[in-house]
Amino acid sequence: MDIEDPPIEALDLPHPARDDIALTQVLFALSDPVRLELVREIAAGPKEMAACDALRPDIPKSTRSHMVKVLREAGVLRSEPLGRCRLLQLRRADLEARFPGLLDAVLTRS
Amino acid sequence: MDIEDPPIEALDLPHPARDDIALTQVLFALSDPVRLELVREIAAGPKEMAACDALRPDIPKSTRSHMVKVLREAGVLRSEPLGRCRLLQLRRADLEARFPGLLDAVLTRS
DNA sequence: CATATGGTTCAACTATATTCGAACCATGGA
DNA sequence: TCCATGGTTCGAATATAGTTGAACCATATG
Repeated sequence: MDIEDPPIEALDLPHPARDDIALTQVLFALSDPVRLELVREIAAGPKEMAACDALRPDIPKSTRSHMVKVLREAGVLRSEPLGRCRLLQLRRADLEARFPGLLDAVLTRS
Repeated sequence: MDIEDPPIEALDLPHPARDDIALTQVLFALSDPVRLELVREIAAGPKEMAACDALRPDIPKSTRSHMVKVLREAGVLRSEPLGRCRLLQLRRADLEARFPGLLDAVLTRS
């Protein structure tokens, strides 16, 4: 029996460091209604991307992947491999540290 | 909510009513660095548009007019005729009533 | 291994936003 | 009334963003 190589982190997608999160980019990422809805869902708790499929089955996976990319690159979400899935998490602490109160203001439903 | 903005009278340019201010539109309007800078300037106190000319003389007036339009239509600013000028004011009370804490979070420099 | 699953990336297209000169409009003052 | 000033609007070019199928990639499972 060969010893297996450690897992390749091939699908480790880039996330901005906390201090590199830019306000205008965050605002832009949240300025799309569908992306904002996605963020609200994830704010309720970490979600597998596949779970978001069920919520909006009308959106093709390539489109959804692009939406998540915009949010990830803005520093709003973290997207980590989890088995065959991806776990989406809101970067609450980072956003709160960088822009105190912003997330609450945006996520509060009125 | 005790603080009331002065009523919007028959201005020649349309402003959304408080309840019609949409979060995503506000976020979008603020997501441009130059527009955000303009908002920060106006947040310090009402400004004549001409005064903004001095701050960024590189920007043509048609471009600046368009920037103000985006902010006005989003409900971020009020733009009132004042003699031959226009007075730009942040719609603080309306924004605070609609999205509490948002403005503070966005305008706080970090 | 083969295959199904979950997701990314590519490429091409459509759609929306931005830019800015020029024309235009309104006001205040001489 | 004429003119200068401050600003809007138009129009056309450019730039950026969104959408999507198809191809591709990694992993889990049989």
